Amino acid sequence: MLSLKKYLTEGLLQFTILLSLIGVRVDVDTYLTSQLPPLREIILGPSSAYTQTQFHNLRNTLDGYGIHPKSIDLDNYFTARRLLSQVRALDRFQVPTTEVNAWLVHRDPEGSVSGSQPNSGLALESSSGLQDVTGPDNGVRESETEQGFGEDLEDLGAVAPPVSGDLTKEDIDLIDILWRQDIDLGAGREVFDYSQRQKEQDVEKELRDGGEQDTWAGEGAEALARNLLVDGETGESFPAQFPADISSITEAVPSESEPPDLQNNLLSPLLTGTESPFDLEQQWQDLMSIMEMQAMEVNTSASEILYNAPSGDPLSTNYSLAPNTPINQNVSLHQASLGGCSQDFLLFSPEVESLPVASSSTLLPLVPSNSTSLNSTFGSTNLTGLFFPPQLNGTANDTAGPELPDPLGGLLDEAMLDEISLMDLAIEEGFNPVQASQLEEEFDSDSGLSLDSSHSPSSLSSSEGSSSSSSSSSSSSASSSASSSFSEEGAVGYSSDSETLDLEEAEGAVGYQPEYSKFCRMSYQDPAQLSCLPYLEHVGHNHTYNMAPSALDSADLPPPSALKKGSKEKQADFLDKQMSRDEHRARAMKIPFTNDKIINLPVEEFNELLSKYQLSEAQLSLIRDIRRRGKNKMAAQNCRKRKLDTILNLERDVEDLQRDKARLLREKVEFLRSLRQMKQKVQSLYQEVFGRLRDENGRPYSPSQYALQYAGDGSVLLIPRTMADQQARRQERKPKDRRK
DNA sequence: GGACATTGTCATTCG
DNA sequence: TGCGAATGACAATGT
Repeated sequence: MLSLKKYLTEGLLQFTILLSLIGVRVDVDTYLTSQLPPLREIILGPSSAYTQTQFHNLRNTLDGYGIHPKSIDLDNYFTARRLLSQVRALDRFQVPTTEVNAWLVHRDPEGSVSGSQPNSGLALESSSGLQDVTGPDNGVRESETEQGFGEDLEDLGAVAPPVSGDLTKEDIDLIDILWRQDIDLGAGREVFDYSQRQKEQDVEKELRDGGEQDTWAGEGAEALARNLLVDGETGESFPAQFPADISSITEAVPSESEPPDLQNNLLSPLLTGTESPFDLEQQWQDLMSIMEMQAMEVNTSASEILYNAPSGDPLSTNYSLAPNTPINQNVSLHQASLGGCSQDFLLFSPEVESLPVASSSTLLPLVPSNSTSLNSTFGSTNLTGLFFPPQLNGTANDTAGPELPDPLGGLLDEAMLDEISLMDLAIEEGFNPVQASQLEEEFDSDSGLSLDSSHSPSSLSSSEGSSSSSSSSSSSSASSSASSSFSEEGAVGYSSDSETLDLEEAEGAVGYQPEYSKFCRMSYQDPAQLSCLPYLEHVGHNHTYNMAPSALDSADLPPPSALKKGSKEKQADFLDKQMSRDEHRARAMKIPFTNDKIINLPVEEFNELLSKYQLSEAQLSLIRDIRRRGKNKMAAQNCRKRKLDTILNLERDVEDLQRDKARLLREKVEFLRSLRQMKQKVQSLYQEVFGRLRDENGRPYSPSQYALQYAGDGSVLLIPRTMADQQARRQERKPKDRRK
């Protein structure tokens, strides 16, 4: 399996490098535009808005434990820094994010610099990318994120490992992890499709002038092809014996089992200058973050995570420590030293993994029977209750212990999970996106009768208002056509007298079309579309009796001269029936102007109009009633439209809120999972750190007499247990006092 | 014929 | 104070 992996990763890297060497830019944009947000995040990293940069972290060195540029004792360095950084990271709540930073390093065999290959290499853009950490004395400039990384490295004078076949193990591991991450995140299958790659490799081989013939591509790929499986979800091909457990991930990181030359190759690119061009810690933490994500992917289900205890191996559990946790320089382990603590401390070595068990005899007293012991040790930040499982307070060395009860289990009861799933179902299945889009379109096409600004009713109201105003201003323009009368005369349609049913007279009478109003209100369709559906014109209600059919049918009406008498009478009867009651009354009272004018004229013009005629009191009263009712009718229509829009908006808001609630619940699950992982991590870290502390005589501290205290300022102190107990009591009192 | 939807109208309030 | 908009309530009408 390892060989397969090696074959594959070497192949990927070499292929990329070869492409870059021949000037073919490996376009990662196809990744980025392939609607694979997680993949995009992998390559680009999350948005810088919420990506913590590590600028302040680049030059951090451990106090009193710096690293010599040429020192190959990286494991000690890593171990010490990892422990401390992780301890400090414990107070940072981190939700696991999909962030993978991968760098491909290559160097021109001749050692030429970037000028020869301006676009060579993978142009990987990373938000947290590889920040230049070398000093100006190295003649190093700030790397630009847009630049190809290989170019950067060359500019940096970074010592890249030999290109072909001699990739550093770190490169291989990075690519391996990245590749696996891509598989998990559903990268395009062509990326992993062996046949696709084989074709590319063939092209590559042709381009290589028949030069060196790598055997990996043939043998290894063939071996791979025999063991390929197809992912059920993504259809991707992946090795059948692909490791699915975390231990496989740990295989990807340096270990002692690797040949020494690989180890050296790992170190060589990192330790060439007086200052490493790559921040070791950042690289390492990136690796850690990658492994976290891998481990997250490995987890099968949330419920399993929430309710099943981890395997117990503190180093193989999914730690969610911030990879960019700033190292506090003023770490002080009072009365303690880390002498030799990391001499033989190799990360991920069996020694470390077995540490909790092997050193259990010395660590057992670390957790006294006193249930408040650990509370006191971390009492200053009140972290114990947060991070330590209850069992830890009462039992000894639960690092490799079996089941840890989840103290937060109450927060994640079955009901909540059921709610999450139900809401997801309701939202993802019950809420048809097509309907949503249609609704959205309706809102967008709405002439506007909603309450909010985006769908303000003012648009339609204003249109109607403007129609009214326009009609008032252009009320004398009696030549407006029936079709345009709607827009010009507004929604109010009180037809004129039946005697004036010709097209010209209809101008004041048409205005309101109940059918259109209905459609407009119900579906907000464009009246032009409605006109395309003539069979719908007379479907629906017509309570108004005020619509002059000429308004609708004027185009279809034959010329008046062509009408026979009988048809005229029929039409008159029909129109008479279509008239509103007010129109009938006005007609009966012989009101000399149209109801439309009565209703829509401004007050001043309306008064002028009244003054022009000698009208009886009954006529004046009727006119005022007509005007009042007409205006109220429009107002009622607007009011109902607004009401309907309000309901629709509320409905949409409810859907949005339900979606947000489901999302928040999912985030809560993630938070709690991260919290649980941190608790487990702090448990193991505490024991690791404490177990490696030595006094002046090189003897370990007694856990019954001393305890580590994690102060609020980030420092870790070794204090006498009595003092820690006192502080823990104070911490316990504070909440009680607050309650009082 | 009853339920329901639509529309018009009245009364009232508010700016 | 008058006007118009807004709105609840009710009635009329159609499906």
